[in-house]
Amino acid sequence: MKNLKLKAARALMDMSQKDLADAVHVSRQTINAIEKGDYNPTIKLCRDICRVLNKTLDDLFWEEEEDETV
Amino acid sequence: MKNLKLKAARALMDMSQKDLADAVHVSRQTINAIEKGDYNPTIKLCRDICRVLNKTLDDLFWEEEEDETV
DNA sequence: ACTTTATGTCAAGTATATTTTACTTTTTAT
DNA sequence: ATAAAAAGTAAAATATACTTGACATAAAGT
Repeated sequence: MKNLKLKAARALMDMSQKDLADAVHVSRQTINAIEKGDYNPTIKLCRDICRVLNKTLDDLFWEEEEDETV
Repeated sequence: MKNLKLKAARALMDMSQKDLADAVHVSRQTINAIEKGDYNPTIKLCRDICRVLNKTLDDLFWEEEEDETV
C-alpha cells in the first residue's frame, strides 16, 4: 500500500524524490518505490528518511495490520 | 550497537529468542543478530516484532544519531 | 552430576532490497 | 506551445537480509 504520509512529509519540506534520495544516499527509484508502497525498506533507511524529514518512525512507517501474505 | 530495548521487551513477555522468531516467522539467528545489533532488519520485520511485543517502532527501533559510516 | 533449554556465533546458500540504465508520462514554468 | 523538471515504471545486475545446519557455551531444572 502507498506511503502517502511519506509523500506528504516530503512535500512539506519542499523536496523532490531526487532531493530526498540524495539526502539519504539512495537512488531516486528507491524513494519512488517506497512511496509507491510495493516494498519493504530496511530500518536504517527508514531512520535516515525520518531524520531528514523531521519525523519519527511511528509517524511515517507504522501501518495497521494488513494481509501480509507470507 | 546492541538492541537492549528489544531484549528487554522480549523478556517482559517471557519469550525466548526462538519463541519470538517463531511468532514472526524468521529464524532464531535473525532475532539473535538483531539483538546483537550488527544488522539492519527490514521495516516489515520490525513492525511484526513490535506487534508481537506490544511496542511501537519508536519504542524498539529508534536510535540516536550514530556514525553510520556509509 | 546430568539433561534440557536458551543463547552466541560461523560459513555457505537463497531471497530480496537497492542500483543502474533507460524510456514514458505528468507537472511546472517560461 | 514548448521546454525543463519531476514522477512513474521496468529489466538486469549487485549488495545484503535472512535461512539452514552445525557446533559451543551458559543457564535452569531434575
